[in-house]
Amino acid sequence: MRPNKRDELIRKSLEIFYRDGFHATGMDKLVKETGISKTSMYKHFRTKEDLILAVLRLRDENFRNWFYRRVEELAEAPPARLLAMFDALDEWFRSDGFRGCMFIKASAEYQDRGDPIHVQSAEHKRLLLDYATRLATEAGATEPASLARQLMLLKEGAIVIAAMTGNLDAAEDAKRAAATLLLAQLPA
Amino acid sequence: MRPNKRDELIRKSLEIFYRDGFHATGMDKLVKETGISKTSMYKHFRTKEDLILAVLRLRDENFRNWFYRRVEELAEAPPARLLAMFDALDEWFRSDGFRGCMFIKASAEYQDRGDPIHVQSAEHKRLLLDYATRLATEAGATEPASLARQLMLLKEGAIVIAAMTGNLDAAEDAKRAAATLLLAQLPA
DNA sequence: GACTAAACTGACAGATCGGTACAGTTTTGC
DNA sequence: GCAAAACTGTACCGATCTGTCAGTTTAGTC
Repeated sequence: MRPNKRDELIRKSLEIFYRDGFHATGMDKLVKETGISKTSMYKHFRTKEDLILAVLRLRDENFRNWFYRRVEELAEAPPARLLAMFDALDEWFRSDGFRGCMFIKASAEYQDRGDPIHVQSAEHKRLLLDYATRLATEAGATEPASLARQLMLLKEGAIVIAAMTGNLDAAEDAKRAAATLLLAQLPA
Repeated sequence: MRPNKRDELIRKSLEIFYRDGFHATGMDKLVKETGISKTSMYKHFRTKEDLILAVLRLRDENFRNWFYRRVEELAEAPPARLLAMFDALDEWFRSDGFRGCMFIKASAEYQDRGDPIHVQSAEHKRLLLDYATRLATEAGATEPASLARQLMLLKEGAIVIAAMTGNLDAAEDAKRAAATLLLAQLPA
């Protein structure tokens, strides 16, 4: 089983699911738009759900890799990196094809907290919270976990507002709020 | 055309759409669960979309009425009311059947910003931002619009995190962050 | 009790849903 | 050059999708 076609299917499906949603994307549409036959799809994935889970795994990997790298390029010291998260967010909002957070959308369509798709989406958020907590610890926050959770609230809020209202300056607002929080919760 | 049945249809449909999602709820399920015939439904609403729009109108009315009332019960002075928003949020998260924000979910399923469902969902967020801006102005904030936007980011973030991860303490985190912002951005 | 209008039932379109079966073609490794 | 693996297109399954239609029951009013 050569991984080429399989990876290509996941990559292309990601774009389509991200653009059109999960329930709104049928397997026949995937056949048409990816050019991959339905037989092949069902040889690689037993169900549509399995395909979606693979898509979410790729998305998680791509997004976190990009985000971590970008944050570390934009700033050196941990406190500055906490702020740089919102600069990276800003770049994402203004990039072509921005359509909000795929995991928020996935968990909105598969609401049951026992649903594998929901579980995996929540896991993505947990990993990003862990990252922020690590940064907050390195930055010397008195309560790093609490600070990280607060910053993540700003991040999620900015994503939702940017996607819903089209206000791409949401990251800027979030950054200003984050700066205020850092000023109050980091030792001078 | 007695409005009873129509209102009953909207009310019951709201619960089902909120619980199961929009695409995942077919008209046949609505027939089964509401006990109202399909013919009657299509006499009141030309399409499923029209029904969804009516549901969202009711949800907007109910939610904003409840939220405003609760905030005003919980605190008297405008600065305290800005904080009380997060106490109301906390009550909502812990209430039975909490399933996140219906408008975030609606805009996640109907992503095109031209889609009437998306437009109406965004309008709900705009109205709540207006309310927060009014409170921030009354509280004497130097930049009421900016402060209100920041507080709304915390609110949306808390809703998303509570719904996705089941962490119901999200409102508490948001309140702590909000308190920090108020301390910095309101005149002593 | 007759008349009217609303709300009902149930069957039925036509399309699409996720998923399968089958027969034939291309690609791959050796 | 040959066999195995991976692919393709097409036709199909039963279920479900939104929406329609003819015919019947229900309810209120004179």
